[in-house]
Amino acid sequence: MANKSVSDSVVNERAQHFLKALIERYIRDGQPVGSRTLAKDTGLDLSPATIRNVMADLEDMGLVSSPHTSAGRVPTITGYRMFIDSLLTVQNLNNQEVERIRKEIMVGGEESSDVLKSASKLLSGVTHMAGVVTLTRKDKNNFRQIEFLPLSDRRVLAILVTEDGEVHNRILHTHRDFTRAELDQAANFLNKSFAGYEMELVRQRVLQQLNDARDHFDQVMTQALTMAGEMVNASETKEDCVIAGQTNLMEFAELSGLEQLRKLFDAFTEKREILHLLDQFLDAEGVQIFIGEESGYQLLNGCSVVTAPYQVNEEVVGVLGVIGPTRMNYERVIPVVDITAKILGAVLKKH
Amino acid sequence: MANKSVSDSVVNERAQHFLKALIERYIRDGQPVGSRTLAKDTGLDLSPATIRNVMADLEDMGLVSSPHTSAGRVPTITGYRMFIDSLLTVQNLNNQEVERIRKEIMVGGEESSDVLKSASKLLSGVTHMAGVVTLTRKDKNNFRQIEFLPLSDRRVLAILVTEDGEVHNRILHTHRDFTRAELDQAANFLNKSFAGYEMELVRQRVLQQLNDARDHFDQVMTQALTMAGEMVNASETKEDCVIAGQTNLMEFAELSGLEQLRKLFDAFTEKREILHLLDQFLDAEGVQIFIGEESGYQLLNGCSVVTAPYQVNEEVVGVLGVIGPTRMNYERVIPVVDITAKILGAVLKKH
DNA sequence: AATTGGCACTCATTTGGATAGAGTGCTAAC
DNA sequence: GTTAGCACTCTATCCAAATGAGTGCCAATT
Repeated sequence: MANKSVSDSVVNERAQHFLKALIERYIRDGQPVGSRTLAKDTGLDLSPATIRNVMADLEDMGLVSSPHTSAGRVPTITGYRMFIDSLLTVQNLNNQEVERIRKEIMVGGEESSDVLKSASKLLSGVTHMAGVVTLTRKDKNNFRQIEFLPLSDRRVLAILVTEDGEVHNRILHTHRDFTRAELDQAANFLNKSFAGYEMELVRQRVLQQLNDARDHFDQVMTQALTMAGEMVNASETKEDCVIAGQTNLMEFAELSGLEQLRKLFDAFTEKREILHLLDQFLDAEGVQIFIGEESGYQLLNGCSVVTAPYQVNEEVVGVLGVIGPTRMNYERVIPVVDITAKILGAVLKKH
Repeated sequence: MANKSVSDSVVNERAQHFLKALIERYIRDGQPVGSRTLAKDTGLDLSPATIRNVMADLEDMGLVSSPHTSAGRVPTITGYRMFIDSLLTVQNLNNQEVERIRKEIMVGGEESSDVLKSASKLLSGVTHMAGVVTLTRKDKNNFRQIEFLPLSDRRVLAILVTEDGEVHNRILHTHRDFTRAELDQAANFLNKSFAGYEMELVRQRVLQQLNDARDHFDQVMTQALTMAGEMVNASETKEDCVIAGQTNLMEFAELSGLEQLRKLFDAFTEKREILHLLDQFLDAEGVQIFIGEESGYQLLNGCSVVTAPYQVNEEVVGVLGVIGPTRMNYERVIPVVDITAKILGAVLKKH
């Protein structure tokens, strides 16, 4: 028994080597790989027959499977998982490549939204897959200023500016017309009271003041508070997500046919599903990889997602990554995602 | 000779009938239609042989062609053109459908950008193709108000509001820091001077004042004018275009294979090409149809574009339409595009 | 005990030919 | 002018055989 366990682990070590070779090969060619090819591929000088034995073991362990009797083997999900978790050899990018990424990310100005777009395009360009960058509305966002502009017909345009320079605007419907002066007064009041405060705090205060002391203020102030409340709430909901290069996925029509691809595309335009998915990786540290089937979203079957959160001033503000076929070149994609996250963080910090 | 010409035109009348039947059939099934099917399809009681003769004539005229000897006939581009120009019988939508469109377009609020999005989604939904709506920045847009907010580090956030409630914001880099008071002063000046003026006029005036009397104003004013100039220019460039339902095109994989489709998708995300194309139809009146191959853009091969400009207060402000395979159901698509344009115009006017 | 060569077997893919079917063009008859 | 009939041309389909990649297992080898 002890003996068997020892021999097992020995076998496993070599078996893992084969598993690695097999997956690397499969990633390159996309076709089931047989014992003969594998024999040539790996450095060890073994005959196909030996390999077949090992492969049978691997199949028993559920790491590979064969589509049919006389095809080679194909990695299973668990096979991929093991490959990714323990036997991946990531090649680090050389300085030249890092520099190129840095440059690419800077083109198109340093507006934060532009940078995100560049990053997304970059990811899709370099990896030939779909690049995604999300920016979580950081809750530590501070209130800077609010302005109201009267429109016709009892509508007021409210403009809310936060400390990071984001501008939100929204048309509010009021129950009576306000003059410019009234609105200015209201805005002044709000600006004096709340400038510099954290957004969440502002909301709480506004609600509190509304409830506590509805009578202490005149009608204009009440209205102003109501509007401010609406604004603050609304500005919370918006979430940003930039995606580039979906069409790259077309090359991999393997993704179980057109219908599957179509659904994925629809998800891309809807974005929300993707966002929800990526949110899970916000807390994680470093590059995370996950394989479509593991997610429950069966629309990602055949896909993998490689993500990394990026941070500005020690704080995670978003996550970025690529979505592509499970059969993707992880050894290359991983460092790219990793570096891009770091560079993106650095660029945003400078700003 | 005269005889022949008369007989020609007689033949042509009937031939056109056949052409129409053929194209309608081809649009339904997507397959070359032969003489037998056509014989049954058309009301006239003629034998396939007769039809074959007519078809031969049509082929001579370049209106149809056969993919190979023993396939039926398929309409050519010129065939489509004739069909569209002269022998189309558009079915008008019944009131119920019109009402549904009106409702659909109103969901999601009456913000103009929301309405455009709804319209685009609607078009794609009803026609099962890609819906496009563009909004040309109307030059008659009037200046309402400008505000400047100081950011850190010699940057100023400028907010420009136009009479129609559009808000543009932009970060400007200045050569020194300005205080809040200075900026307010500048904004006040600009607002007093230009409120209500047409945008183009504002730009001219700004430039003029800058040149004419650089010395009459203090430095703040000069700076303000410069910034205003930048803003006005910038706000011109932005153009809006909403597209929905590209994935519907996937059903028509006929579009000469995947590569073609992929290019089309890329064009959709780039949007600019599409915009440029649609701009051509701004001046036209009513529903315009044009067939991919006619455009010069060979990326639209196999596609047709059905567009209609829509107008608010007698003035054309944008164009909308659908893009789909040349083999589309024009008799249904045309009235949908037509009505949608009218409704969209009406909805925007109300607002 | 691990490795290997050999062999039978399986199964997907390819190949080639035969066939059916759809459709045309032409000609002669109506 | 219209039609029926016929020969002809393609394409698509089907089937059977050949191909070939690959496995699994067993017996021989190291």
